[in-house]
Amino acid sequence: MSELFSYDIVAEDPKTHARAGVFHTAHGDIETPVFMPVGTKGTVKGLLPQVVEGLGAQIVLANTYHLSQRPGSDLIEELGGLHDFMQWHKPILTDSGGFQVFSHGEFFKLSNEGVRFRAVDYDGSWVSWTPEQNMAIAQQLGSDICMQLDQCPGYPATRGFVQRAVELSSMWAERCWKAHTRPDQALFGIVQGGMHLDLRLRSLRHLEECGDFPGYGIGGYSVGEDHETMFETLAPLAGEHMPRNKPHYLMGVGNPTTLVRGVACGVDMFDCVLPTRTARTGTAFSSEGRLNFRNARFRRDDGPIDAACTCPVCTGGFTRAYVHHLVRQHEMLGSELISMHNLYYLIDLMRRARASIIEGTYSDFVDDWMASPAAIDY
RNA sequence: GGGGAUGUGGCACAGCGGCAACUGCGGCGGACUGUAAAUCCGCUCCUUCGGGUUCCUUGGUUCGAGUCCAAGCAUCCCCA
Repeated sequence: MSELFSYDIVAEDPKTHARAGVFHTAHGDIETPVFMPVGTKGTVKGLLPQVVEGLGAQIVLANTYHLSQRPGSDLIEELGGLHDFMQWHKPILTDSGGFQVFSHGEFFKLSNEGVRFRAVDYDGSWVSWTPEQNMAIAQQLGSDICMQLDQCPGYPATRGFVQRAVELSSMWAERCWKAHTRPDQALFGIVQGGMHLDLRLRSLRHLEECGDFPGYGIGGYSVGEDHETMFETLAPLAGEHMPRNKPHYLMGVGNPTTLVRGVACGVDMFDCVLPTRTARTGTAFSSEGRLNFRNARFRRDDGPIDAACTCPVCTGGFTRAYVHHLVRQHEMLGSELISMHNLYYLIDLMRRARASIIEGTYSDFVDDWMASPAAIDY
């Protein structure tokens, strides 16, 4: 029942592909569907770990690439691993850094061995990675879930380019699978294939052939395509073709409406920088849609960020006028309060989705959501 | 009373003969999706979009003046 890295399906919605489950890791169980806050450099920006936990976060992300640059995986290993280093004792998922490499445009070179790229966000020096080296770093960090090294094509991209990315990612998946030995860490494969269902299925097939991955990432979405384009292939992929007994992790997504719809497609895990990044620039999710707290209309607004929200900020007496003031004055607390609110918003959304799936009423949940003002902006 | 300095768009500060006028702040709005992001991008004199009216004021020099000259007004500093 609670074997490490097993995924137990608790309930399935009768009318959609939504599932509620539990994924077991060395640092505790993860109840799905779940939203995972992003803490790239070993911190969810601006928030203490206990605050993140208090918001209901079950797992956070960190990034292999960034942490290998600074402060270095050797150092983190020496200091007892990433959990101790960042004082987060629940599960951690590390992304490989493949996304970073390929989102840096012209600053990378592929070879049979691996990838060579410039650490443009640090000192600009060239870094070489093989899938084996990438796994070695992830294992030093000691995350509970690590992602294979993959190639994430952008959008638009030619079919040929996407196909080559699938082939390379498949090859790397196999090498990652063979190189990965840490027993208390789960390695997830990543399905690529852009907006082509046949390539997606081919990618999935390759992964299933090369190893028994305990979970699957779905990469290469939310890279510039519109939402409907994504759902055209995501829905059949996650809903019908991906193995039922493994978690389906839609990487880098996203906004509240996409989460609600993604769950209906059979997605179990999400991560996104959107709640924390937009928070730092003054934008809050709300039941009224997105709110930009730099706007003058909040100057005298003595209500909470979202009257329908039960987060510590909205129930803590902090007014829109105060948040507006903090944001305008570039006070750190403004970023922090909205980050808390936004993270809670998505975490709680998934918690409510889960309850609804267990009740067997998720299709109503989706309908209600889509009819609400909260769905408008996305 | 004597000497020196300065007056530019909401504020601060550029500009040294071709200017609707640099830059910063402020103001208004937008973006943000496996974080190169407490960041980035617009707009910010009036306009019937042709143009119009500007750089303390008034004269003057010049094809042309925010920029040069004169006077006035105002402000600041130093010495009495």
